Order: sequence, then structure tokens, then C-alpha cells
Amino acid sequence: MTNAPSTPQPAADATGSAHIKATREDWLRVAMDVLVSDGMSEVKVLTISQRLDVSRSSFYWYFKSRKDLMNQLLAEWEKTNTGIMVAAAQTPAPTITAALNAVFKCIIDPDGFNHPLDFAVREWARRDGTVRRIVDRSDTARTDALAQMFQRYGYAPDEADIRARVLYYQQIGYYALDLNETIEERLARARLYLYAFTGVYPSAEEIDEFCTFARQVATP
Amino acid sequence: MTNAPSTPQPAADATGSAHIKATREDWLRVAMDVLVSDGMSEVKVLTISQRLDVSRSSFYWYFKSRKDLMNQLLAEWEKTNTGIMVAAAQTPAPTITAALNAVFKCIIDPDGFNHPLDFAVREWARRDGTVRRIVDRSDTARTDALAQMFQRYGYAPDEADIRARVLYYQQIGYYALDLNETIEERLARARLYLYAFTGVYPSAEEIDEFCTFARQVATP
DNA sequence: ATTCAACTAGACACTTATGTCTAGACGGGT
DNA sequence: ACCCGTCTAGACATAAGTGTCTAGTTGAAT
Repeated sequence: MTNAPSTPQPAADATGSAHIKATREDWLRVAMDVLVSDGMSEVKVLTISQRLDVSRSSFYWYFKSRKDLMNQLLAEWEKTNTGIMVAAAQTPAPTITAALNAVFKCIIDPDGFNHPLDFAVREWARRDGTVRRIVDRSDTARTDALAQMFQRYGYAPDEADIRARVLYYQQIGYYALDLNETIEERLARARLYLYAFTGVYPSAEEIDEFCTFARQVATP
Repeated sequence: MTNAPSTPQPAADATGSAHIKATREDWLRVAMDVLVSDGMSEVKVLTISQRLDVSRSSFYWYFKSRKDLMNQLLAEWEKTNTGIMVAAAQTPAPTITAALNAVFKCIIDPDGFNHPLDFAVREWARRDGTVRRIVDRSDTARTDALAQMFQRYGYAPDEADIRARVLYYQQIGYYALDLNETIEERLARARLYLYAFTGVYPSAEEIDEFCTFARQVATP
């Protein structure tokens, strides 16, 4: 997840300028940490300032208001999570199973799709109409990209759409339950998952290649 | 969902006694409404009292504290949602597909399993270790009940467990995304869903019976 | 009619949050 | 050496929330 450990370090200090205790990026990083771990209602200027060991009022130099900060977190989510999944779905591949592998890679890669963040934003959307519309737009963009992936390998538009939806919400459900399966437990089912989602069996090479990748990125 | 419309009525008045503006049940009902629609962090004594048009301090006659109220909401959730699904999984039926139909009936019945409540509680669990443990206990109870259902129809323990998990988290994922499919769109896939979950095809009678039930409970 | 338990309202004390304003501290460019 | 833009701290104002205490009000039972 590359969630930097948010230690109250002397600050990243990008510009090299004056006596900065907490940069704008520090505020954003800690806010994102809190959003992911505790939900949007816990993203508070006061508590973030305490984590950064900085006066609360410094916040208002970098951000117009708390709402301003929240908007930036939302933009960050949209750019990373949705962008990364759409890109994965568009990766060229010789077969549909290989193409799907690229999507799975993005999903299991800690540096790829950020599931806890996705759920935090979804929860936020439940209470905010503006956020809800942006999340809907992302869901559509993601399923559209997945459906187009299926279509590229000869699936009829209707079937491609259904397969995209089944795939997409299965993955959402998997992470919603926060099961603590080991990587090997999951890999043991990889072949049948790929078959269920595509209707064709992946080659042994494809499975091997995927398993190698999965073991590589698995956080031990 | 039978979520009573929470109009600030003259109060349900179960006991028949004195000048009651808001009963304990009123407080619980509105609190549950808020929990379902806005999440646990929005369940506030002040706002509920305003909805009920009652002084905030009356709350403390019925409940020891806000935490007391929250505990009762959690108990209510455990009793209804988990209890109802476990009961559905234990319903006697001639075939596995018929047994699964009973579970699906409970899931789609607005008077059965309450999905928005389930998600609200899950979100709550993310921020509260005690709640987390109770939710885990419920997840285990639900998947165990489903696994035993599969076992009753001859599935080996291992396979029954996997099928229970696939079924359970698929459903969680479906509702997590809050797709707005019509009942007919869903029923069109009923046969294949039942096959995918059990490995055997349901009889035409079973499908007909399920569809009839589904159309009956579908809120138009 | 009087009493009494059940319930309500409002005042008080406290906490936590946001946002503004002002006085400054620091350090690089001149 | 000194200024000035960049950033910080702390005081202030305000709002929203919890929980307690006390003085009622009200309907029912006696």
C-alpha cells in the first residue's frame, strides 16, 4: 500500500525553503492515512496537527478549509484508484486470461489498487451526494474499461458487460469482507477463478507468471 | 425493510402510561434509521432528540449514555441480521438448490436481511475493536450455517466451506456496490446463479417458486 | 383531591471541533 | 545587515456535541 508510516519526521521538505515543520504533502499524507484507517469523519484538522506536532492553525496556510482538504483527498483517490484499474484493463495481452491477469495484478499489488481507500471513499459517498456522483462515475469508468477488455477478445457487448460486472463486484465483495487469506490460499484458486470469469482456461504459463508476480508483491 | 417512516408521531405508546412524547422504542427506531442511512458517527443524542421533537435530556431517562444506545443497536443487528440468515440456512428442503433458494429469499426479502444495516455495522466495526469482534463472530456464524447447509446435501466439509464462502461474499459484494438492477434482471440470472453456487441445476419448479416469491416481495 | 412514579425541559459544566486574526520566527536574496 | 515572503503559534470566537442536576408536569391509582 506504500502508506508511508506517517512518523512525525522533520517533514519531507520539497522546496528547501524556510523553517517548515509540516509541508502541504505531510498534511495530505496523514489525512489520507486517517481516511483509510478510520474513515472520513475522523479526518480532523486538530488530530492531524497533533500527529504532525504542529499548530492547528498552520493548516489554514496550506488549505482554505477542511472541505478543501477533503476535496483533494477525493481527487487523489479518483486519480490513483480508478486511473490504475482502467489502465490495467487496457494493457495489451495475447489472450483474455492474460488480460485478466493484468487486472488481478493491479488488484493484488500493494502499490496498485488501494482497497481500504476505496471503501473509505465509498462510505463517505453514502453521506455526501457530491461524492456519491463522483464514485458512481468511477464505478462506471471501471466497469466500462473491463467490458471493453472483454470485447477486445471477441465477447459480445452484452456478455462483456455482464462479465465485467460479475468480475468487478466479486472483487469488491472479497475485500469488503476483509478475509485474511494467505497468498497461497488465493493462488490455489487462481485457475478456476480465471475460468469462471472468462469461460476459458488459462495456460499453465499464464498461471505461473501470475503466481510469480503475486508471491513477489505479497507483503510477508 | 419495514423501516418505519420515523415521522415525529405522538409516539407508539406501548405501556399506555403517562405524558410520553418519545418512547424508548422511538429513540431506538430513529437511532437505527440514522445508523442505516448516515452511519454510526451520525447517531447523536442531540439530532435524534430534534427529530423526535423532545428534549435531549429525556434521552438519559431511557439510556445510560450514548454508548448504551449504541450497544443496543448492535445487539439488535446481531439478533435480526445474523439470526435471520442462520435460520434461513437451516430451513429443511428436499434439494440443495431449494435450500439455497430459502437463503436467497431471506436475502431479497425487505423484511428479512437488512443490507444497509449490515454495511453500517461493518463500517462501525472498522473503528471499534469490540464491534469488530462481534461482526467477526457473526460472519463466522453465517458462513458456518451456510457450510452446514451444503454438508447436509452431501458436500464434503472442505467443499461445503468454500461454497459457503463464495456464496456469502458474492452477496456482500453485490450489495456493497448498490447496483440498481430490477427484480427481473436479477431473476433472469437466477438459474445460472444457483448452478454456479451448487454445481447442480435447479428444477423448473424451484425456479418458478423462487421467482413468484421474489416478485411478491419486490418493492415496486 | 392527593399522591406518586414516570417522564420532560432547561440550565450548567465540560469537551472537541472549525475557522480567524495577529504577532511573530526563520532564512534566503539583495 | 536587513528585509520580506513563508510559515508557525497562540488567543479568540463560535458551534455542536455529551452528560448531570434540578425543578417541574402529567396521568393514573388510591
